[in-house]
Amino acid sequence: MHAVSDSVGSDQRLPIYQRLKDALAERIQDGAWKPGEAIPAESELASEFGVALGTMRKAIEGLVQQGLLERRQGRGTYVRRADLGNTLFRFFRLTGKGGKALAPTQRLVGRRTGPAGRDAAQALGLTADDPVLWLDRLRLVDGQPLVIDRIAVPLPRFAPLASVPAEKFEGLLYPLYERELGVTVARAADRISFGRATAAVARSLAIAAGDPVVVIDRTAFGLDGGPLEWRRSHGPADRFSYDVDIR
Amino acid sequence: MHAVSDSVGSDQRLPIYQRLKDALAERIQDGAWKPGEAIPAESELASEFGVALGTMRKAIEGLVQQGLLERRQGRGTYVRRADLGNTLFRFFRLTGKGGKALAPTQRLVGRRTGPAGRDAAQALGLTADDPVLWLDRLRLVDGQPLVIDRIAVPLPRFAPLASVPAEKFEGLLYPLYERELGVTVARAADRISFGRATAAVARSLAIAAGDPVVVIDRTAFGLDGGPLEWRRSHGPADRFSYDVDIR
DNA sequence: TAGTGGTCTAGACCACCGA
DNA sequence: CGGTGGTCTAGACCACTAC
Repeated sequence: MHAVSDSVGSDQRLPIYQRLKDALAERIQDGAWKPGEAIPAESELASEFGVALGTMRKAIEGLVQQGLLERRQGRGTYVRRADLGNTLFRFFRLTGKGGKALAPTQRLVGRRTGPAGRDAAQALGLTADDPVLWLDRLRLVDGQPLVIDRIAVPLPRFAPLASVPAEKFEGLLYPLYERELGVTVARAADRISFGRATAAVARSLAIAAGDPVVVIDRTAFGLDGGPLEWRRSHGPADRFSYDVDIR
Repeated sequence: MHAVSDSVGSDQRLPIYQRLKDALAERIQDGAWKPGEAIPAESELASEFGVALGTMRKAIEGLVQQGLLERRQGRGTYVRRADLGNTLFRFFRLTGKGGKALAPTQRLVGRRTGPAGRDAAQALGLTADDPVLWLDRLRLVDGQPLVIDRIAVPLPRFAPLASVPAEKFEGLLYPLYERELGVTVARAADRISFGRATAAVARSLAIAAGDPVVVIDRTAFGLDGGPLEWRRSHGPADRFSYDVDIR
């Protein structure tokens, strides 16, 4: 049993449940509790930290709210497996003719190392000269190109990806990061704007240069809140659609 | 004192705090508690409903989470004044040259009654022939047209707006609904897509017909969850920018 | 100083789940 | 059946706000 007051890094003036949240979150970030796994029972944690059950519940409740944990009635509390879903379904109209099933696929069409450049550097907290691994990925629906991604990941850390066989990129990318590097994406920030297709983008998407395209800039963050990946995605503007619910 | 079990419309099998939430929400919808006003103290409500303080707190907590209430430490709990903000700032880049202050204004440029038509009817739960009040509103920034809104509100209910002087539309619309009709907008759902400017839209926005535009369809809902207003907004695509945070 | 919401405790019983 | 989270109670003290 180690009382909460033992926690070193925490400000003693903070409420106990806040310090508990920090302590629990730390165990997830450290990998002591892995995504998909169950954490100890509330009662066990409460006595371990020397607090009342209700206080521990409030701490866990907060982490559930933040999306780090997931409760399952009668079974336990689990570390949430980040599932940021598929950008395709999030941002594009994917209604097949007559409600046919759609088959989204993705293919690695380019991979090289180089300097980060201004945008990626700013998002990743690097300087423009720092080396990153650039991935070009094409996403298709029903065999038609729909989105072209240009992805930057910082190089010391993501170096193993440079030698991963291209076929392994045919699934989703974030699970790949987790399998190959043990890196977990917890959050992402997207910025949607609008532009015209450059020659290169037009070639990838099989449209004409200058055609309207939607531009989605995304920065993905890890469990510790630090940036992991930056990407700029282009897709045909006329197939774009996004729903927002306000308050 | 009236016990929770007295509540008629609620399913007795539901947890007490859920039924409390319903009961409190009803008071807001009925106008017994008005936006901006403080509700009775937690302790008072707890004894009124014959439940423990913690249970009442959990109910209130839920309504705060849903955005219906707002707690202010040491002062009280207040009915939240819906502030859906300004679409201009939500969806458009509004950076003045050299960080100059921007002056968004809005002007009513059209008002007539007519049939709802397919889109508005579907959003408002009407049939296409039902009469609605159509409002055309132009929003400008620094004197430049930025967004043109075409707004539909159901006619029996919003009839008084037909005779409100045009100058009164120079402020925000939702507060106007509240002042003139006692109607509160609690929530809105937006759908963003891209298209090309029609001749009419192009004329309003001082751009060329066929130029790329962003199309924002919005349905606004009242405190009871029913649809109140439907609008379709157009703005120049190249000035559009929207940020999304995922998980 | 009085009243509000914010935190915390220590218990109780219930509903759900898997073995 | 035993263990888990879900609900509920009845207190206590603290921190903030207004007067």
